[in-house]
Amino acid sequence: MNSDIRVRFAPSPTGLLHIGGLRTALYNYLFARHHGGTFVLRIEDTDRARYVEEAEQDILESLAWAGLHPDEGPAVISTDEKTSDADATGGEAKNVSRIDYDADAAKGQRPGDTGLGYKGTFGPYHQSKRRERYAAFAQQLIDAGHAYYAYDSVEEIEKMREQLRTPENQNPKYDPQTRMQMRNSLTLSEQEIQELLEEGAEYVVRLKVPGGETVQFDDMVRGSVSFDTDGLDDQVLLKADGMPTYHLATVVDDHEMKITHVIRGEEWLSSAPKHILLYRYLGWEPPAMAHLPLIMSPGGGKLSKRKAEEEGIPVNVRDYRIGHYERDAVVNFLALLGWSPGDDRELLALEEMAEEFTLERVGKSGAIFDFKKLMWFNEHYLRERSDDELAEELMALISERGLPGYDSLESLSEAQKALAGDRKYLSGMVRLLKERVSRLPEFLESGAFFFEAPKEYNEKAVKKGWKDDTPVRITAYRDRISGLNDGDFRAYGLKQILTEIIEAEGIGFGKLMMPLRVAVTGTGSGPDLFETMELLGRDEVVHRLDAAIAKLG
RNA sequence: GCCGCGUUCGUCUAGGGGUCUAGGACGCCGCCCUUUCACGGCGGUAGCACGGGUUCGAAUCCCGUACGCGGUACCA
Repeated sequence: MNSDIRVRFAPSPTGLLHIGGLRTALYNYLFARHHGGTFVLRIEDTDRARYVEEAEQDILESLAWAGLHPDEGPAVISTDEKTSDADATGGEAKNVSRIDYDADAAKGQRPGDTGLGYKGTFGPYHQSKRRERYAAFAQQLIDAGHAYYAYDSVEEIEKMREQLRTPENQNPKYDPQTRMQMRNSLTLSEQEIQELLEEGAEYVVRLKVPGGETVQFDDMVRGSVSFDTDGLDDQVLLKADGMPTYHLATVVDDHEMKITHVIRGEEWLSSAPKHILLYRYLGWEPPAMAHLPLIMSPGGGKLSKRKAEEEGIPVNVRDYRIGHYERDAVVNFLALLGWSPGDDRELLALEEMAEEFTLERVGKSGAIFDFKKLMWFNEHYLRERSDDELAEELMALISERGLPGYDSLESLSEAQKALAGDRKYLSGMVRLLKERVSRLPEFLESGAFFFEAPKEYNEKAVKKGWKDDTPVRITAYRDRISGLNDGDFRAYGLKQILTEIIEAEGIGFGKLMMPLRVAVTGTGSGPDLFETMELLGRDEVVHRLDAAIAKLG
């Protein structure tokens, strides 16, 4: 299946990729895949002041992590093993033949480019590299009388706003009503303009919005939407620094890149009519538009960095990467935040989602980010993975960060290093802990006792289970198991021995079980104790029992 | 303030005039399983914002109100 459908994800490199941005990217990706179209990545770096050096790299890495590989756009710089096999859509092969290196990018002129290539033939995919185009179209608009030069300083504009501000009009606009009082090419004489130019005065180019018109368009999510042009302002098209604003740049690029469907967040709905006007004045056919509902914070309002942090919700995709969240879980969860396949299915692979995805099934109202549900997805996908695979990832995690309480691999003891490098041991640990952790790093926290004898014992568990006669019984158990051969130190046998002791003593199972658990793991809860002891091994278990008796008396 | 968009269980949603005494999932509660904690299984709790219409019949269509959200920059 193939089609001319082209969509784009066009983030601004003003910060780390936001989780909401990832959802927008995801919906674009799914739409493209569903229709056999093309998914374009474009970097909207027209704001010099807010440019963040590391942002673009983060965007590329985050998309790669999520498995949303653009068909066109700046090339991904580094992909680790996990992300390189992440593309299950088969889009990769198609792209290779299309790689078309952008000359400018190869020179590495801008920070953030680092000499990267681009793939795709509609580049460059950085707006900062397309300045001449915007200027040319701005000029075209001026020539046609749909735009004009404005020389007002920000102070002058602010002054106008203050003077005109009333309770009914709290935010006066630069618009058909006010523009004739301002300093622009509509109000100044030829000579005055000439003088300003000679002085080298700064200017912007503004869109001349018509008065008394209604701009109507059909949004693929919302249906018919209409705005009165009287509510629009004379949007700045070209800024004083020569850079275009979002509005001009996005319209020009979407047209030049042959974007057929603009799928973006609802925060853009209000500016859509300006874009429609621009398409009209430029003589272009506007693309279909779809404005997605916003992702909301549990406390209300758009999920912002601040709000999210207050709620304990990671907001940057990088946080999810670093936190070793399951990417399938994050993607699945995000997909369902505003979209549903129409039936009761909740667990969907990327390919399934692509198959089912349509904009008709996207909801209209904002969706609150439910972190608990995300964790449910995370647990699900975590448990779907094999013990060996998870063990492998844990091994990498440990060599990268050490263990909880230790800040690096170097700070670990030789014994710990040996365990951390033992695939079989790690895999066994994963098997025992898999059902009780939510995220990969938690294996190391919940399973701390697999790397180290307990330094302290959980107070509540001790109080509850460690009685005066406990040491005697633990000792009895210890003596029985210490005599076992390595090959006999197995869960089944260990349980047998315990059963024999409690029967001989005429006590309940838990009477010995609880203190034993405390002695071995330091806690009152956890995975099957006998399996745990088997994995730890005879010497270690005996050692721990001795230590517990010594410490707890 | 103005403009725009929205409103089904606490949350994500199914539902597009009768099949809805509104279905699923997360959460929460209970029971079962069980050496603990979990996993799992079973069951339960809980919702069509409100008011008018239209219609034989409305969660579904229309209008209004309320509430929420977005926009209102030489930011995207």
